[in-house]
Amino acid sequence: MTPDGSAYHHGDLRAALLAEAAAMIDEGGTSSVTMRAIGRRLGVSRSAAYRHFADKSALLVAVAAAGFDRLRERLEAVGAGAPGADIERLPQVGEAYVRFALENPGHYRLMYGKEAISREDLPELREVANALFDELVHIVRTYQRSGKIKRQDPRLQAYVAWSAVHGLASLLIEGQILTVVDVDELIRQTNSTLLDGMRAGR
Amino acid sequence: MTPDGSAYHHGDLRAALLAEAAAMIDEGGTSSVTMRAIGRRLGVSRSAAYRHFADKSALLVAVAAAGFDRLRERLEAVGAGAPGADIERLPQVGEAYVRFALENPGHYRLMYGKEAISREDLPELREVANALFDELVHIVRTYQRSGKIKRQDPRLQAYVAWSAVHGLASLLIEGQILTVVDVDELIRQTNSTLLDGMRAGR
DNA sequence: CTGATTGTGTTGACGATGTCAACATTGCTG
DNA sequence: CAGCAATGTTGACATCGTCAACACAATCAG
Repeated sequence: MTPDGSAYHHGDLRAALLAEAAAMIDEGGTSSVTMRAIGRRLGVSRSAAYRHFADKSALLVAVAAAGFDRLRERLEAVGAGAPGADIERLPQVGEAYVRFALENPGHYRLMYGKEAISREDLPELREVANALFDELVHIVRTYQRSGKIKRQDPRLQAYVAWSAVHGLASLLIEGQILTVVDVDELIRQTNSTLLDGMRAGR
Repeated sequence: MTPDGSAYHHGDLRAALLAEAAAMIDEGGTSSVTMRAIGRRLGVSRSAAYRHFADKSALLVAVAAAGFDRLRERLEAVGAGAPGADIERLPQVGEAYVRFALENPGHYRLMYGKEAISREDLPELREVANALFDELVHIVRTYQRSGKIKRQDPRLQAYVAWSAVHGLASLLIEGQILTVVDVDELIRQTNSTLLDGMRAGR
């Protein structure tokens, strides 16, 4: 890439590849993502992508990693806040998590599906995934200090919370939740049940 | 298949295909599941499977459907019980759910991953998946009547509970949970937090 | 400015895959 | 025993991921 951001032949093919791959998953499912099809849609040849990514797995890992980064930033913005963070913000963190998944199903599926990702590429993903988890732990710790939720192993509690929001996001994305009409209410209900369960005393 | 259960040439190839496909997912991931590889491992030719399944997607759908059935039966056995079911059994239902996923990661991944499943085959899956969900709703209703958990829309509550256990199962299967050592404690913690959140009053 | 070098994209080719059509074989049924 | 349907095999084709060889473009050394 040139210093000013433009590219040699194409206009920043690397970024275009990342965007196109995510878009194609959203549209036609994972199986529709093909090196050749991506090239076709971007007007480049079938193997142009190999100048930017070692192989298909590397491309998908990059998409997934970008997803982890974006999600983490989003949760940071919603959840970190001031030291004496208001307990009311915890459900908002949960909501932000689920909404990210609903808005970026392609990214999200890759992040946790790992279908077409080779074993060798997993360590690279683990790093950004761990950064996201650390952010969750940080948020949990903050709310523990405010005294509004039980003081247990923060990592354990973070996993519990993560399970709840990830499960809901996953079920929604995969089309498993059909009989209930109001998704907003379901998100609210999940997060308030989770928060009740995490509350101190009772 | 002959009336007595044996098959013409092979010994019940259909069942063998189902078992082999699930086993291969457990071993080498989804991408290792190949029509030709299944045939190789079973000692039949590459397209023998097409006498029993329309295509690869149909085979995988059958594997997933069998998974939904087995999981539903297991939850029924644990959770249905007597009319005045003990509230203590709810966490056991949750644990049974997660354990099924851990013991049958291949099945579970297919059930909710839907990676290689074509759009046309989804309605068939939806039926068995709905049967599983109905069982969850039934269990929730039973415990609502016992007065130990809030009386809300049972479907909404069932979705919340489903999200929690599915999320935990999914994170565990996909290798996202690494820093915590004791999986048993995590399962217990998740289910007790969930139950606390579902409890009436507080 | 010119030539070399490196970055970027294309084409040809190979093995592997899903799948269909044509063929072969097996077991049942009249 | 003859015929038929169920089951399995082989040949073939388009598509896929990927690599090597080639072509062009942008930058840099002189």
